[in-house]
Amino acid sequence: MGQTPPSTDATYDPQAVEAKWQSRWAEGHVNEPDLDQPARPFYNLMMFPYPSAEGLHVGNMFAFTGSDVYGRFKRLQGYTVFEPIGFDAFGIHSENYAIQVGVHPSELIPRNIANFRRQLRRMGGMFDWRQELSTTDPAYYKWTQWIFLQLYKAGKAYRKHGNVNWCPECKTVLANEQVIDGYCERHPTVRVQQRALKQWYFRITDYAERLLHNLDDAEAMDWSETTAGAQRNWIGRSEGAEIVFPLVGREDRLSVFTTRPDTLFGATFMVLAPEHPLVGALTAEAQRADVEAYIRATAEQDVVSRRVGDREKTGVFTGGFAINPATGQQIPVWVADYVLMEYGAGAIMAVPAHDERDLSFAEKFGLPVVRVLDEDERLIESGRFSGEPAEAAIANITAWLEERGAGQRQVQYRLYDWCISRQRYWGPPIPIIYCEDCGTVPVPEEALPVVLPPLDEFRPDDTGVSPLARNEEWYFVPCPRCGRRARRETDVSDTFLDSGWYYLRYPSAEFDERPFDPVRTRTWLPVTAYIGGNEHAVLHLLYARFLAMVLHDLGHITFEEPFLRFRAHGLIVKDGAKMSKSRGNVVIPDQYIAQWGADTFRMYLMSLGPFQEGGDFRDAGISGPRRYLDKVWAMVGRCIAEDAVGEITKAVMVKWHQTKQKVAEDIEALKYNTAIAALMELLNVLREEQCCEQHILDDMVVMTAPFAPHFAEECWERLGHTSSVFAARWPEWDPALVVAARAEVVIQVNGRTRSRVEVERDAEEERGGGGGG
RNA sequence: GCCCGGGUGGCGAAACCGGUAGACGCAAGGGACUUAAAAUCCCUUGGGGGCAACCCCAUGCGGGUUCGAAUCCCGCCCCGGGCACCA
Repeated sequence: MGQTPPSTDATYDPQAVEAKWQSRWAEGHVNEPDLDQPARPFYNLMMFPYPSAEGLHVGNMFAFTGSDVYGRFKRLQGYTVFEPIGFDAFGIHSENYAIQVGVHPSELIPRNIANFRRQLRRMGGMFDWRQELSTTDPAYYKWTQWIFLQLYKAGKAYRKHGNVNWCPECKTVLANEQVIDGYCERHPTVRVQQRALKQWYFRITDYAERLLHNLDDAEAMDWSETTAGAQRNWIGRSEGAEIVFPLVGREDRLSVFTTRPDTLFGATFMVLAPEHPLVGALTAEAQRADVEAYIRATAEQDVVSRRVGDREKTGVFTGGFAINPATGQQIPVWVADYVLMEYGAGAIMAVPAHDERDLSFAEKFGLPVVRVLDEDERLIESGRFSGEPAEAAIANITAWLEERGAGQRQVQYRLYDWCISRQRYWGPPIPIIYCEDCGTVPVPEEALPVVLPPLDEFRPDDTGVSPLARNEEWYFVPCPRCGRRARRETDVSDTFLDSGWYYLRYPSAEFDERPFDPVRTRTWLPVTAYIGGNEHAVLHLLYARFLAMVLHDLGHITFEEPFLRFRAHGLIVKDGAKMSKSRGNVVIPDQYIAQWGADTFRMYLMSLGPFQEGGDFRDAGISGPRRYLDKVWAMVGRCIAEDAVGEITKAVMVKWHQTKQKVAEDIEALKYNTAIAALMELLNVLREEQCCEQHILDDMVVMTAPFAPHFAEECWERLGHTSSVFAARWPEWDPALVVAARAEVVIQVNGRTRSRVEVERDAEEERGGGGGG
């Protein structure tokens, strides 16, 4: 340990204190738990950052501090806390920025990571740096590719055509965020088109029901309701029926999905998605030119605009007819882009009387509208079902269809399969080889990693070829099966695949020969507490759950839900607006840390508002937490310098014990703002009562430690302790003392406060308990 | 349109299993110390009335339940976030 003696200075110098303890923590390895034999393992996880060139911003700092406070608190409760950190450094953000500044990402990223590392150390996080990881490290992405292969072998990865945004000017694929109102961000006059490319997908839809069901399993998942709700929404389960319509003059039939089979008698036309496989066959010669023109026009839109609702309906008649199985009537079959191939059957029965979209379509094209429900939701004009309540009719009509082989109950999900292909450079190459003779061949596991080849010119260009294909030495490879010349897959995988399993890697980061060690994994996982932003409520958190489920089913891990507890932190806003570069209200923590110290800044961020709600950043407030630390510092100074430490009055005693309970409960509930307020209240009582007794100060320092760790270490040492404050235990409180001995009784008349009386609490009565308002 | 949050002093916010509205902090005003300033310490601080004891008003709006509502119920308005032509 260091040689610096404890400071006895009258004034608190955060820069000196923080530098001293940061080096002591590093030298003493105090944040490195025994990963093999932990007494009470507690895996405290925070979402690893994308190392941007701007550095850690206040939003990151808020999130990390909140998680760190919790981890430190758990440590003080006696848990062996593992708090790892790493970098999510692959992906389009890094690549776009590298293109913008003209520096290769392989040069840029290590620089950014070094800066993040510096900032993360400076903020005083309890990170176990031994286990640091970066998704761009071949030793990491080797296993990202391995996971791809496991899914491939299990039949959970497949290749199909999918639409991407295509800029005809750049002649390259654009990410959704590069499409601005249907135009290319680099060519504001060029409309982005959709183009179908063969891409790799993961079958997350196979897991829709389990992903949904586990959300209600409180044993496996204790999650913020906002997050669980967002996932339910995203998975989007709907119950309904598949109904099969015969086609006039054809042998095959047309399937649709509907949630309202009770309105079948009101189905007056059908609509197919432009991509529906039956469109060509159904189209009459007279209509062929119109239909083909319409399909072409649809394809020319970008992927983003196609999905924007509320546009005026467009469509075209195919010339074909279907037969409504309920009425026996012939109804026309149309094509329209408001029906999406990706959902349900890619075709609908249109019931314009009872569906707004169908109605606006029917009105535009003069199609019949037949009401089949009356005011009190009973069926009319529906043959033998007329008079039935709609709810009963859903089941009855479905059963009736089923008897005739014309339909059946069906559950649909809105969830799509996960497209993991990215036609980009800065990511892990998808470990697949295409051979003329053997077809699609996975790279053998022992040949991993497929290292991302160095490419000076890494930006997408107008050749229409993926960047990786330009490196021919890499691109052409002997087929692993037959040895003949074959080609590598040139797409890289989605960043969400990198971040989908990083939590599994941390405890095993030093093992080269396996992705996650079975013993380490059993010891530390699933993650005990995970804190992160709700912007990842659906993508990251859903993908991570899905991958864990697959790995569980394949026997690689013993749990299927990776995060026992998840809490979403709030957002830091400034001047009433979310911080963003474009608004110019981004706050960089460094300047504040330089001026006030990391401890003051941490405490300030945590006092802004409830952690799960966020808060409003205003410079003016920072002096409050600093004054608290200055006063505690001074009080510690008085305690060690003087014999007369004041009397522990009844008021002090009660407040002391109340505070121990309240701060513990508030931190557990992530109500850091009120925990800090309670500490300040205790300080105020001690000052009023002129008390600076050592036991009370010891407790106060321990309770302050999660928020201001360096400060607490220094005070702890000044108070005469020789070990780290984090070797201490959270102070116990006496429940009898938590109930105030004196109480003010409020006299109310008609619910209004009329008078207040102070009464002594009787100890006997106390024991008897009970007592009404 | 649907699903989550949220609306309380000059400001950030507390209180929310119904029972003292505004804890804690910031800012502001007054005072002490100082040649002065900063820092620090003490006092005041939702609005209105009263010499005072006290009284009245006040938690987005309108109703309701209750001895009593910021809190519960019904109907709205506004702000933030997510999803959205999902059949």
